[in-house]
Amino acid sequence: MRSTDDRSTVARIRDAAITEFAANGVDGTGIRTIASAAGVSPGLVIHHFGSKDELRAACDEHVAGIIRAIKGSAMASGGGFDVTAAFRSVGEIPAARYLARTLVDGSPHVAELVDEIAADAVEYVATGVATGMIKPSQYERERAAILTIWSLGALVLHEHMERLIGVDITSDFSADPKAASAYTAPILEIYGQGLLTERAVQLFREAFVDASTDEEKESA
Amino acid sequence: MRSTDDRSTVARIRDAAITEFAANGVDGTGIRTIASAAGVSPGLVIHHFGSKDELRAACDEHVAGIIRAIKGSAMASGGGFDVTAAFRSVGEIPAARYLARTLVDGSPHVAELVDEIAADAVEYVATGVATGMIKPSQYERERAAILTIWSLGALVLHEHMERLIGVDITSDFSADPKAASAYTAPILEIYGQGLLTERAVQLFREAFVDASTDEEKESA
DNA sequence: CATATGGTTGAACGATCGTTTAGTGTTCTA
DNA sequence: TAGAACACTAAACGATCGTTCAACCATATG
Repeated sequence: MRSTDDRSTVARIRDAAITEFAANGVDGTGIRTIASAAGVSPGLVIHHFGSKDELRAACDEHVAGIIRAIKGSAMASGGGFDVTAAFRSVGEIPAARYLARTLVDGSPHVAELVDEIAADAVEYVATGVATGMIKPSQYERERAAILTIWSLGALVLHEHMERLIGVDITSDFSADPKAASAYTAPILEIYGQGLLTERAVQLFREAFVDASTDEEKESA
Repeated sequence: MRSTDDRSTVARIRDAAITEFAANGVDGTGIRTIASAAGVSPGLVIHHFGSKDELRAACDEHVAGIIRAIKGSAMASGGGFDVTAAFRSVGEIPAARYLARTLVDGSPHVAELVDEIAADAVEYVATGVATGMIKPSQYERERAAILTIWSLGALVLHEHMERLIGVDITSDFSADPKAASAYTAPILEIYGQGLLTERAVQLFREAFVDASTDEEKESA
């Protein structure tokens, strides 16, 4: 029937669902839309997956599997805690866009996945500290979590980011590496030299940190 | 009729819509849900706002108005480019949660608002550089945009952030300031001392920035 | 050849959605 | 005080949603 598509029908439906869910959200996408995108009837979608919820769960698990497969190699490739870099390096753009959408809807699968990514970030940062690439922190776990959130947050807000600086981090950077530096260069600058002057740090520390935690004054 | 609610019916419907949209998303919230939350009939919602789209637009403009009203005072209060701090300082939690949800759905109003916030961040950072609080950058506009995205991204992913480090940035920090430092302290650390060592910066710069932009080698 | 099995379809069902309509009070106004 | 204007409700409409069902066709098995 279908000419140049060696994927199984189930896989074709699942991939179509991932793309449509990513583009219009889970609630904004009907079974009929997914079915026609996959070139099948709406009934067949239910027949293979049972229900829309189970289809969504299957999508969750599939992109989770992709991410887990990527994560290991991403560590080596230098991407580090930047999940988006991992996506681009493997070319799994639909999975990235799907994750960007579903991160806000709050499915248990995605929460679990975020926890894994954050745990990996802790590990990655720790080896970075050990090899002298990353400065040590008083709050290793929290810092890794925040770096993870920043990375994922940029992924979620990729449309705004593209509008602001012209870089879509869900696209392949190798297509236009010069434009991509508008994203990577300032981040490298912040992570390198920091953002605040010493005077500002002292002022902020007095205002926020010391005001709430007293016992950490001496340990600094 | 309604005992202790001096708000007008229109305002009550609008506020109920903001809360419900924030909790379950625009697509996930029906007119009937909003109506019963506001204590009115579904027909009245349409009668006052014309359609669900126009109701959503009214919610957009209302929270946009709140944010614009906050922004000025936020600059002075030290929050700076961290929009979430501005929300907390004024106690507009529903507006914060609404923004967190709608940032991903991509309405024109929200995009416009993000552009304004980013423009304000450029301005704020510029005065910070002028007063010696913030280090200057080669990429002022892009850096301000990224700081804005990080801040908004953390807002969008506040549920994950809470699960990871136990701080809900859409809640009032003054309720538990000690817990809040799990969020503010590591950020202050990153913004103060940076994240990467000089060796790592050089390695990354060679790999990413210089590989794409050649003419900026000498200007550094 | 007969028959079972599984992929697949098209039509339909009930629920829910946004919206419309007719109608009921209530309030302001001439 | 008559009447227009307004806030508001209950009911229903058409569309769309997720889902079900009966039937079809292919292939494999006896």
